[in-house]
Formats: sequence, C-alpha cells, structure tokens
Amino acid sequence: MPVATAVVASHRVRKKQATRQAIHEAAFDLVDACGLSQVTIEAISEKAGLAPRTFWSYFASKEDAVVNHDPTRPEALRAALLARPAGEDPLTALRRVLEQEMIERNRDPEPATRRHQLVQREPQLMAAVAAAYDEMARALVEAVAQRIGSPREKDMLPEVLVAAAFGACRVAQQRWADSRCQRPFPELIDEAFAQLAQALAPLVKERQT
Amino acid sequence: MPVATAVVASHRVRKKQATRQAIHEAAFDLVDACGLSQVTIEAISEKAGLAPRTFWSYFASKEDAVVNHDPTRPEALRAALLARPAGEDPLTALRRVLEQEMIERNRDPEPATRRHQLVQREPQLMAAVAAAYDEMARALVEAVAQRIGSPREKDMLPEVLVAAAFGACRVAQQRWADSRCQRPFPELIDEAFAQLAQALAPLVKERQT
DNA sequence: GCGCAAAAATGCTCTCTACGCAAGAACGCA
DNA sequence: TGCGTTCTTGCGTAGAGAGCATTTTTGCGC
Repeated sequence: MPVATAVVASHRVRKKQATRQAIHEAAFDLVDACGLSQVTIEAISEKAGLAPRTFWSYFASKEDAVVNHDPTRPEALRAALLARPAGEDPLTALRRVLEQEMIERNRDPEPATRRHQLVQREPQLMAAVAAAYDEMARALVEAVAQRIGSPREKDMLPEVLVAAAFGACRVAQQRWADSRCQRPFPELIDEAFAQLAQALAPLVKERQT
Repeated sequence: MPVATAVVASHRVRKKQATRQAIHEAAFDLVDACGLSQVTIEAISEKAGLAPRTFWSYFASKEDAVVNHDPTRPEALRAALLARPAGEDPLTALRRVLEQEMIERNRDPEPATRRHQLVQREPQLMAAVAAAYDEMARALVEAVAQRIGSPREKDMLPEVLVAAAFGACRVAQQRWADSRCQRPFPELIDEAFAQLAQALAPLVKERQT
C-alpha cells in the first residue's frame, strides 16, 4: 500500500482528468449548439466516446458537466488569502486574491466569453454556477474570519465583505465582456469597490460623530 | 370577456392559491420530517390530497414546492424602492426596503426559523432559494439604476450595492436566528453595513486625496 | 514479458422526475 | 339549467439518477 499520494499526478489520475475534461467539452459544445434541454446525457457520452453509465462517475448532472467547477478552487482561494502579508487589511487581501483569480480564470478570453455568454443564455446553468461560487465564498469567509481573528464585535464583516467582493467580481466580469476584454480586471474591480465605498461613506461619518 | 382583472381575488383564484399553499405545506412538513431525498412527489401529492399529475401544475420541482417563492416579491420590491422619497440616497432607500422586507418575512418567528433551519440542513434547497433571491436582486438592481439615473460613471453601483445589501441581509438572518429572534432586523442590518463601510473607508480616502 | 490486484468502464435494471396530451369534472356565469 | 372556461386527472413517454454485478483496463511487482 502506498504510504503517500504521489506529488505529481500519476498516469491514472491524468487519464481521469482527461476523461473529465472530454466530457465537459462535449457537454459544453453540444449545449452551446443545441440548447440545454435538447442535449441528453446519452448524446454527451457518445460525443465524449464513453458509455452513458460512465458519465455519472464524473458529474452529478448535465449542468455540472457544462460548468465544470474545479473543486480545488475553494481551498486554493483560502490558501491564497491566508498567504497574503500578515499586516494587510482584509479588504486589500481579498481584493488582490480575487483580482488574481479573475485574471487566471479569463486568461484565455475566447473560451471565457463563450462560457459567460452560455451561462447567460441558459438560466438553468446559473444554479450550478451559484453553487460553485457559494463554495468559494464559504472558504473565503472562513479565511477572512481567521485573518481578523474573528472578535465578536467584527463578526459580521467576513460574510458581508465577501458578498460585496463577489458582487464586484460579477459586475467586473460583465463589464469585461462588454468592453470586449479590453479593460483589465484590477481596474474594473477597483472601480466597483470605489463606487460601493463612496455610497457607504455616509455610514462611516455617522459612526465617527 | 372581463375588461379588467378583479381587484379582489375571485373564488377561483382563491382556491388555486389554497391548493398551492396546501402542496407547499405538505412538501415542507414531509421534507422537514423525512429529508429531501426520501420524499417523492407522489407522497407530497397524497398528503395534499390531489393526484401526482396535479403537482406539476403548481410547481416545477420538489425544491420549489418546499421553498414556495412568492413570484410577486420582485415587483413588490421594485415598487417599494421606487416609492421611497426622491431625494433619498440609494443606500438608505435600499436599506429601508430590505429591512421592511426582512421584518415582514420573519413576522412569524417560528415558521421562519423552521424554514431557515431546513434550508441549512438540505443544501439542495439552496439552489431554489438562490434563484428566488436572484430574481429579487435583479429587480432591485434595475430599480436602483433607475433611481440614480444610471449615468455611465456610476454604472457599477447598482449591482455591487445590491450584492452587498443581500449579503448584509443574509448574515442578519443568520444572527437573528442565533439570537433566538431577539435582536431587531434594522439593528442587525445596520451593523452589517457599518462594518462593511468601515472596511471600505480607506478606498474613499484614497479617492479624495 | 507475465500475472495479480486495484480501479475504472460498462450493462442491466429500477425508481423517480418531468411533461405532453386528451378526457373528464368542477366551476362561474348568464 | 345549460354553456364555456378552467382545473384536475390518468395515461404514456422520455430522460435523470443510481445500485449492483460483470468485464475491461491499468499499475506494478516479479
């Protein structure tokens, strides 16, 4: 029995990932072409070159196969946030981590915009996307709480800050697609945050008086 | 042909609403007792006293029946936001509307907490809840945009502000349940916003200099 | 190169979801 | 009371989702 899992993906793991990717691509292309409701698991499996029964070993639903959420992202985001300099305030740390994530996720503009448009076109996919976002948000909330030491009086900050940050990312993604991938993500996200901060500024003054 | 729809619900409409409510209550009670996966449409229909086929005339899925989203809420929220005094800033207007909504939604503490706990216990329900929130958020985003006249430079505010506000409501709901329904919603929501504003304050100073 | 054990792929079957269709029942209204 | 509308229901079909057992593939030690 092997004592430790191989650091580098073994051939076996590699092939599993390749199969997963093949199913995802088949599902994405078919749904993009024919619409979600017209595509069956059978059709996806056939295009990916495997038996229908095998589909269920990789994804729990058609939607999941199309969205293909990377289950390692939540932990990666948590680690990235905790790896930020200790003195950095939670807002900046979170912003930097999410900026980087958005840049990575959209490194290839063409498939990124296709994915974005497909999700907009098929509302059913939104649920799967929302579930994926929720996992990432949950991990980030915990990480933010850990960074600020989670004293009782600041207890609500992690959740509401992450919610605001995700809102900023969502609108940034939209504007990025609208601008045909011209404007860089840090600029877009900063603008969203700045506008929110501007709107919330009166609350700070109230408190200070 | 009737020229206008009756202002008061006719007997027919009334009965339809009663049936819908009966299905919802049957679904909620059964799922609360046995778990989502153990409950079938057939069981729900039987408990509600109608044929399984009839279920599908009222809800699109088991989850929808349990959550029972009121489809009139998005428009009601939009109207409420637009009805706020013209001079009021978007932040305050949105906060007031959502405070009121949260108070209404939780007027009866006991079923409200039961619902909250059930959704926490059954992650599958979260998708249906998220879809409902999304509808409401969309309506509010449009209303906020309308209020601020949606000039290009402030374009991102509606989405990110509504996202932050919903985050505040979510954490407020959680804390409200934790506090055994003691703390009032306006206080909880204000606290969430205040903490977010505090965290975002540095961004305002950067802009002002 | 060979064979064993673990893991993956597959076929079969069964239940449940979801919905189109058309017949029948209940209802509102004149 | 009779007519048209709407609601309810049964039937039939297609697909989702998953357990189980069998077959195939793969990694690995010899």
